[in-house]
Amino acid sequence: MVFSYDHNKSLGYLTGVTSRLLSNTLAVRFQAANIDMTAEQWGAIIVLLKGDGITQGQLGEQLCLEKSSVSRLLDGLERRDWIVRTRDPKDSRNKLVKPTPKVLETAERCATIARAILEDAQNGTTEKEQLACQSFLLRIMSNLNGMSK
Amino acid sequence: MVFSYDHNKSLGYLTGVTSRLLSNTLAVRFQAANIDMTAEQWGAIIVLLKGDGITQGQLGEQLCLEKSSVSRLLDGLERRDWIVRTRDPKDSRNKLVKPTPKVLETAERCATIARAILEDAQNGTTEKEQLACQSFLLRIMSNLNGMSK
DNA sequence: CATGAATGGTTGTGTATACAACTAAATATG
DNA sequence: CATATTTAGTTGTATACACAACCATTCATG
Repeated sequence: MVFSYDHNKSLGYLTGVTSRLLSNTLAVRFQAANIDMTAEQWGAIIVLLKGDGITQGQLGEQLCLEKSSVSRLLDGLERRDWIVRTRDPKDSRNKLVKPTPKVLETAERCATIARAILEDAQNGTTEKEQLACQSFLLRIMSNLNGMSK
Repeated sequence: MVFSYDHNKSLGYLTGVTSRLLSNTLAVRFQAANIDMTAEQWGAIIVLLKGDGITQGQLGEQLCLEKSSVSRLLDGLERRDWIVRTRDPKDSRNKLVKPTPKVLETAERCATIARAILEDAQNGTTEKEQLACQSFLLRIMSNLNGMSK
């Protein structure tokens, strides 16, 4: 063996799997509730719901996503009529993104589903542990920030 | 506001971003070292390197991946000549996956790069915090396991 | 004010992933 | 033993994401 490494305890593995499990679970529950929205789309909607009419760039900033990823995430949301994009009259390079009325009717149900999943996911953990993990991951994120370019 | 939710502290957001940052950083460093391998491919190689000749199903088990995802991950590794797939003579439904000699020449460098990134990522955190996060995420994973189907 | 640089989005291309439908091979059962 | 069921992988299709190349608009500067 050229190296020893327990992939099961690696941070990349743990965060990747946890993230996927959360996304998949949310997607399944949304589907079951007849809500045609993915977990990632819901993540964007959360940001859009506070701050009415932000640019795609600002959204990407909030979500830590490249502009091309934002563009395509919004394509999906637009196609499903969850958001509208309008040219910013003050700077027509910008597009202002707003949730549609349809979102306002659905967001409460989405939030309830998401909260329930988090509840289940964190079952048996203490708030202290949750906060510790939070700040640990934030530290990692800040340490890695910019290192991939 | 129909609900209150701080997406920046949400577990889904934190794990997703951390996971992506780690993958992207590793990919960039591999490229810089002229190693034509992605972070996810490296994750598979780690598993393959211990346990010579496992099936795709076993690999998927280890990586928490669907069989279709394993299939395509291996397509990429095969195309780059990092692995070979052979029919299992004992049960020809199985394919046995093995790293190529090329991997043996490269794995040590990959591991060094990966360790360096983890080092940087965890800068300023204690081992206690690292272990706490580990077991927290493992708990989440076990709680969510199976919930998406 | 005209041209060059910076900014905001989109599109091309490639990888990662899931689910469903399919194929081939092994196993179980009447 | 023949057929039905289960199991292992592959392929179709869709979303998520990154990077690079591109287009349009705005801004800066001579």
